[in-house]
Amino acid sequence: MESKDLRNAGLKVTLPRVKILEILETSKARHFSAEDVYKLLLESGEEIGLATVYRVLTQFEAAGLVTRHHFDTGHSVFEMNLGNHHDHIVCVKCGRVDEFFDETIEKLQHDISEKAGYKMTDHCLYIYGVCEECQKLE
Amino acid sequence: MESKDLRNAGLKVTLPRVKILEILETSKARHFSAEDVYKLLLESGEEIGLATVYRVLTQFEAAGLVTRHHFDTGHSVFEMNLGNHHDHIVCVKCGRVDEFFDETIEKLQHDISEKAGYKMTDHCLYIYGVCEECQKLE
DNA sequence: ACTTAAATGAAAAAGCTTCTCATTCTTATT
DNA sequence: AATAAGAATGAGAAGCTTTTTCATTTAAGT
Repeated sequence: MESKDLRNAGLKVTLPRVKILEILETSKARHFSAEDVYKLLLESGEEIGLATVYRVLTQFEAAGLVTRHHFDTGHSVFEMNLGNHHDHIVCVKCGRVDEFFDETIEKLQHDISEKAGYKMTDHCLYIYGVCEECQKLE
Repeated sequence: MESKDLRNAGLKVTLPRVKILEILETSKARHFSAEDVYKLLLESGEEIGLATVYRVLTQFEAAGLVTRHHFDTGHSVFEMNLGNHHDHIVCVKCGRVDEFFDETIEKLQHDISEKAGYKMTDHCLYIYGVCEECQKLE
């Protein structure tokens, strides 16, 4: 029922938007560059322009459907909002992204906030490194 | 004694590198885009090409003299490394920034990287919240 | 000073992303 | 269903930041 999501977001139900939402929801990957989405669309037989992909992803971000990440890879990466919090570990060589969740770190952040007099609302943690594959290539 | 720093980094002591290091060390600001550095150089009467600024900043990063941040502004921001690693806690109301360092979080990040097969090179942690002052105003 | 390898500047090129504008499509209304 | 009005799209141009190229200049050791 993607069209519902689109309507709720105040967006007209157009083929590009439906298809892009479909890609984001059904692909195994979780993180997509605009280029990734564009290529997946081509693979599935949809001739949707790259400019439209950028436009739609930006609209989805504004509508809260996706989150845009600024990893150290030089380009934006988009991720569907599924509600389950997690942090990211990013390969600085190939751009691969893995997710992790650490209870202790989460708790420590609250402790730190409290000690600093802050009421914590959010956080953002990226670990950067070289992934297994890229280490082999060195 | 900037020339010492450059030599230690394995870099020839050239006028552009000395001047750029000077800018980074003596300006009040803490974060600089390449363009910022370029303009400050012009203001101080140095005609140094933008390409050189980029090259030098990249070399400084490789040498560990500066850190490159990727904010959501669309361009890189550079910051002098003052040796003391710390993370940031940012007030979402007034923009106040405090620094903190937590040994346990640092260690956990290494553990997580290892478990994920990554060789960790860096990390980036921001906590967002409402600071003491701003809580009073609510 | 001299030599050699490295650094620089200017301009071109390279990525990623946004903008322009003519055409097409969605949606609300007959 | 047909229509009208406005929004969305596609293709290419343009915009920005950053990197590369290459001829020229400069630093550092002999």
